[in-house]
Amino acid sequence: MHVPITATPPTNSIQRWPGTGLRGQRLGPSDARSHHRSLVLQALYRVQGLSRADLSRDLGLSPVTVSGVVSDLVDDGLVVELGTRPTSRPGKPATVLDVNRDGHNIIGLDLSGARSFLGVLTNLDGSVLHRVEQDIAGADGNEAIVAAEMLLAQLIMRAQRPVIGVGVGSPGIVDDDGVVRSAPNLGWRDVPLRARLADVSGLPIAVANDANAATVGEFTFGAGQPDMILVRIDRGVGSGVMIDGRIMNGARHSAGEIGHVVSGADDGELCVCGNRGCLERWLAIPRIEAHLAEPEAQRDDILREAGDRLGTVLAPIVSALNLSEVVLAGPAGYVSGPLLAAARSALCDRTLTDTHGHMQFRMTELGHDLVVLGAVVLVLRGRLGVT
Amino acid sequence: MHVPITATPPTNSIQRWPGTGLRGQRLGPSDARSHHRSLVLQALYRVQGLSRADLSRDLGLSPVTVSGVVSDLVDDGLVVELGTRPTSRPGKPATVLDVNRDGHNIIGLDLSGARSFLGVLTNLDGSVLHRVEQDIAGADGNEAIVAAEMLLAQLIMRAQRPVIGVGVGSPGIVDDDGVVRSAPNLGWRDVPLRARLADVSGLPIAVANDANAATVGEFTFGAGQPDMILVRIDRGVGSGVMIDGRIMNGARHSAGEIGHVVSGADDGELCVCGNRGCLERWLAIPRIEAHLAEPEAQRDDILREAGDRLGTVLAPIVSALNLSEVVLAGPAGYVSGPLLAAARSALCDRTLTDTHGHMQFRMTELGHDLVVLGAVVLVLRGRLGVT
DNA sequence: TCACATTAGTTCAGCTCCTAAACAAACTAA
DNA sequence: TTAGTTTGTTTAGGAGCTGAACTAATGTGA
Repeated sequence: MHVPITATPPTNSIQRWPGTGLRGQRLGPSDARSHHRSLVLQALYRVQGLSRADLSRDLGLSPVTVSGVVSDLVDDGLVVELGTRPTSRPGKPATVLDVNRDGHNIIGLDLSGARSFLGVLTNLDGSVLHRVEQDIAGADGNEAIVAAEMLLAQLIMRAQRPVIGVGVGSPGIVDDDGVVRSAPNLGWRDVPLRARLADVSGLPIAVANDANAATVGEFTFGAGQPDMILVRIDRGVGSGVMIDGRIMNGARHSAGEIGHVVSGADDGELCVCGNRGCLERWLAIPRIEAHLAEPEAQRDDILREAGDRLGTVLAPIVSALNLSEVVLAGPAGYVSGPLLAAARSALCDRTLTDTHGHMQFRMTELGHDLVVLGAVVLVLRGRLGVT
Repeated sequence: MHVPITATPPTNSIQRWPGTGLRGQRLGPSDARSHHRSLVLQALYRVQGLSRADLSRDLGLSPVTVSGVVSDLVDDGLVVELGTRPTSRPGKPATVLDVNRDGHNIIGLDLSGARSFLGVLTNLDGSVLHRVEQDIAGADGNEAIVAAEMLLAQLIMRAQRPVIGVGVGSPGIVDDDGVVRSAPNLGWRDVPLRARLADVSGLPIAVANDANAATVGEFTFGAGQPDMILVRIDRGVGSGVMIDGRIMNGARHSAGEIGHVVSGADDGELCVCGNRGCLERWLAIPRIEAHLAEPEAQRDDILREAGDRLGTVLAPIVSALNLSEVVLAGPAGYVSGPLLAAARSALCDRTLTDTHGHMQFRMTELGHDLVVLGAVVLVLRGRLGVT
């Protein structure tokens, strides 16, 4: 099941510096090779109809290097030749290459659902071949872990091709070792999710926070730009911050946690966190629904108020990082109308034109599959270096 | 004057992808070498009294690689042997190495002063050997460029050792090519500062925004942590955002520009940018002084109000990026007392304990030399890979 | 005192991967 | 048919890494 794929980004052993926090990262000849593998795969993945000569020109690699790398990739079953390209110009016709999109499978899991876990089996393209939704009503703690393991087992059985890895979007705070440090909704503390899933499957596992997974998903399969923030509005409010194509994790793995930032000066409702006026008190879907259920509730006013609070919180972030895009994800019925418009408006009112002039502010188009597709992208990134 | 130093971080030719924004970055054997040079220099720079064997163990490089790299560095005059280390254990005593701190000079320029440019000549340690302050009262446009060129010329003449590079902290927006896109205070638009200074000096030039230079300065010569924001409070308000030791530049080179984020809900004073309630209207030193000059002004209230506004703007940024440190730089008389306390307090009130619990919030200890020392660090980073 | 263990650092053979240049293959156009 | 163009491979040479053997310098203990 587990094929040897060495095209990981150049990450060798990482040593800690005694006392200081310095890291040393060795770089050998084989790191160059795997880096070049990633470049080639990335290029073939994003642009159709490239030949070895195209790759050589566009990547700046020598023809012989490209030939060698492509040869390795073909041997590994990751790249296929599609035949010669018809041409009107003189010269030998080029052999068109492509990622062998159906030659391997990827599994993605979304553990962020309130009532169920979602899992998909895809090809390298992210095309969904099979989908499983597993009810987890009320399950938490170890039950929830077992549910995830069973979901994974079901998907592995459906795989017709070698599975190159499993990506997981989990709620809560996830560290670099794939340990879920804290996920209150599932009753998880320090759950070694990567290790557990690796043990039962023998496959490479990549775990990330659900909002971060959604962000890489939007970047790769949506229209996402490399400097963006994606805000998930759901039971809670979370976000993923991407800068120059890289997800920010933060000093303590809590980057993106903006749900409990206090928005505005008026005190507002008391939040479970103990503060008053947290963003979630206006923006989380259960809160919006509660407000809308009040007698004489003005739907648009409530949604606008929520959007305004969001825009107010986003303004400093977008300014400080000079982001080029804000993407919202959540139930379109609530999020995409007055809420989004008010958020955009508040953000623009509170920042320089220079900051928001070239900025996009939009909904995701990936819908419910955003996180699970993001989980698939985690595998593409980690195993193939493709983003 | 210009010595060949090849220990730049692995950055070869960078190709653009046609259409898409993908980059390809070739990696050759010599990139590995220069990467290892940087690792070794970095280690020797930060930790005193290391031997080749220590480097090999701590960096995970083989002894022969370390010996080769060190040999190159000694040949280049960047590293010296200090003699054998007295030891009580058996075995051949180790030869202690050190960066040849007095063997080369670095020049740093700070062009952010309201009335003068500041320049320093330092050794590799950042110890200031010579300092020049040049009055620029009223100069702008080309005059200001010429003033910077003359300042540089004076410092070059004072150098007793080869100058490995010149770092510049400039106000305004600086792009990756060292072009100052826009610096209103100096009347600059699209000034190719790196090219101009390189032409007159023949030296490698590194240009960065002043707040960004200050941030790397704080990181290397202050107690700065790798995930921090540094806020400069001066004529205006600017900041530098560092994540995992890297400065964020933003999609359009404007990261850190938080001076014109609107803080709070009450409209506040009209700002030059056209909005009401910009952070600068409370926090910039001229505004603070104007408020303090009002009859019956309550000094502490005014400073607290300013700090409160700052904390309000910082809260979303610190949460979204999970930063571990906020550093303020500016006139201590105004910034270090109630203002800082109020900012810290507002930030903590508006974020989760999880976010601010492990966070530092403090003044810089580098005083007026912060930017100019940061400019020196730009050279250490760019030329030696030392951070 | 002298063999022995220990630690530091170098030399040497072999490997991977890169580059540059020559070469082979396949096509168009005159 | 021949020249020119473009694609892709082969070959020779070089840089840099690794592992093993080796030299060097010191303390330990019989």
